[in-house]
Amino acid sequence: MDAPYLLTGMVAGMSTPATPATPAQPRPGRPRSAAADAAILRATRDALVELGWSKLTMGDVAQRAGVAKTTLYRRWAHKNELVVDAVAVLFDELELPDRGSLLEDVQGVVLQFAALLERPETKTALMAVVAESTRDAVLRERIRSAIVDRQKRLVLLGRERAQARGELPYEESPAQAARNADLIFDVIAGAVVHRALVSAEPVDATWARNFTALLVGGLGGVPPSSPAPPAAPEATPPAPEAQTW
Amino acid sequence: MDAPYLLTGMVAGMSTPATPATPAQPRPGRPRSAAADAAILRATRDALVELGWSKLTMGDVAQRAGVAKTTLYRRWAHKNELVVDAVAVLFDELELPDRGSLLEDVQGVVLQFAALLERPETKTALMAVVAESTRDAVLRERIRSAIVDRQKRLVLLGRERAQARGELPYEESPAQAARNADLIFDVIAGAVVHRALVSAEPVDATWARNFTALLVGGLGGVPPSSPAPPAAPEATPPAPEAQTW
DNA sequence: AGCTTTCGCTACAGGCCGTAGCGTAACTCG
DNA sequence: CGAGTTACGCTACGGCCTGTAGCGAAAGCT
Repeated sequence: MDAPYLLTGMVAGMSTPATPATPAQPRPGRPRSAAADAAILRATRDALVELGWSKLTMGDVAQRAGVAKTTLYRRWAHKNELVVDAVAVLFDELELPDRGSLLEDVQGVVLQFAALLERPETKTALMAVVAESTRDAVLRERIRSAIVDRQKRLVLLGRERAQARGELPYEESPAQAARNADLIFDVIAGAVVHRALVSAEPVDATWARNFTALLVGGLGGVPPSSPAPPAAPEATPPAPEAQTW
Repeated sequence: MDAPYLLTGMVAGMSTPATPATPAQPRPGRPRSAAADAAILRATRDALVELGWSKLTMGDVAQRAGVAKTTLYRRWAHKNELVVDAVAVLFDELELPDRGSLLEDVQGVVLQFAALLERPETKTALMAVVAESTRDAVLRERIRSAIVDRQKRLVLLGRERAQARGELPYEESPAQAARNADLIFDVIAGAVVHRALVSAEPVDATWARNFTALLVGGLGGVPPSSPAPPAAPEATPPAPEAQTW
């Protein structure tokens, strides 16, 4: 008699306890403590920083949050779901300021995403929950809605801007547009994740510039830019040669 | 008095027990059973298929391999190192047949890598060990030498071929070449991994075609190819329009 | 033979998971 | 205000997994 509500509570507004999706239809009984939610999620992030994914335990999180272990289990059935929600809010920080050109917008989003991946919480948690999700459809959907979609909106926004600027052609059909956006998203996010976590090398401004040049210009048009002067926070040169776009 | 040898045995030829790096310098005492090595690695893969990463236990693997648990711990100190070695051999299957053009070579490697990622062993194990490696430098190096380098050689080979064909320019310096290869590797592998595991959508021939077109032609030159007739195993059209390369 | 190392087996301490049961606290409705 | 309902903290527990220790036996070497 507990499961259905448990599910509702988790899927709906758990990721942002302050603003639940349903404006709290008054149910009988003592309401759940929103303060406990916040404390638990914060404690989870702290534990991730200190211990990493594999050594994080539910009992430890409960203790950090000043909450009974049973309270924790009333909200999250498993460690991986808890971690997804704890990390998801960090992805709200992602923004896409209009820097004037497609090239610079892509660079901006790459560096922002890289900065997010540099944080120890996300670094240790993201791949771990993705690995779990390969065997757990519910978790997979949770990741999609809580994390992936928050990133993807940046791609959609960037494409719209570029199309408005005339840098990219408009797609013929909405399905076509969705397919393209998905592809670009996988390429950008995948490259950054792979560089940062698998190759385990820094995603710095130089790499972001090279990657962006490759993405926009393609394999043939990539100008092997010189190592780039480290001191030069000016806007990057607006693309060396003439491109098709 | 056990650790140094343990380390040597693990780092050196553990991934390919049949052909150890050092041709078995005869040490006193009973030699380690190569059959046990093979049985353990095979049992690990089987357990990954059936249980996945998180539910795989050392005791279970030992039982499947018909080996005492202590024997297992004599070779591998931790579960993640065992899994890296067990999965690494699968990456030896990767090849790069010369299909005549850069475009088709890239498509080939994408589909091959995707097929590897579709296997339940790799799907559940790869991201898990990468996640662990963010907090374990030894494991990170093990992944690099056992898995990443085996993939990267395909990129190096593909670039050489394309340069010989005149499809790609030669780099000015070896450092430049290495940087470019690393970048391309992260883009290809990252995109495939992200599509398959994070977006959790199929990496089929259509996606491979679209991705390759994007990689080679760049964002501006991507021709939004029609959904592609499912029945048509012929060679893909040799690039729709003229490109800079 | 003697030496050395591995192997299989059993046993064990320690830790974590996830649940049950209890009394208490908080909130709603009549 | 009292009854009903739900959340909370606490304790305790069974079960599983980890990683190690100690033994006798096996398998190589000189």
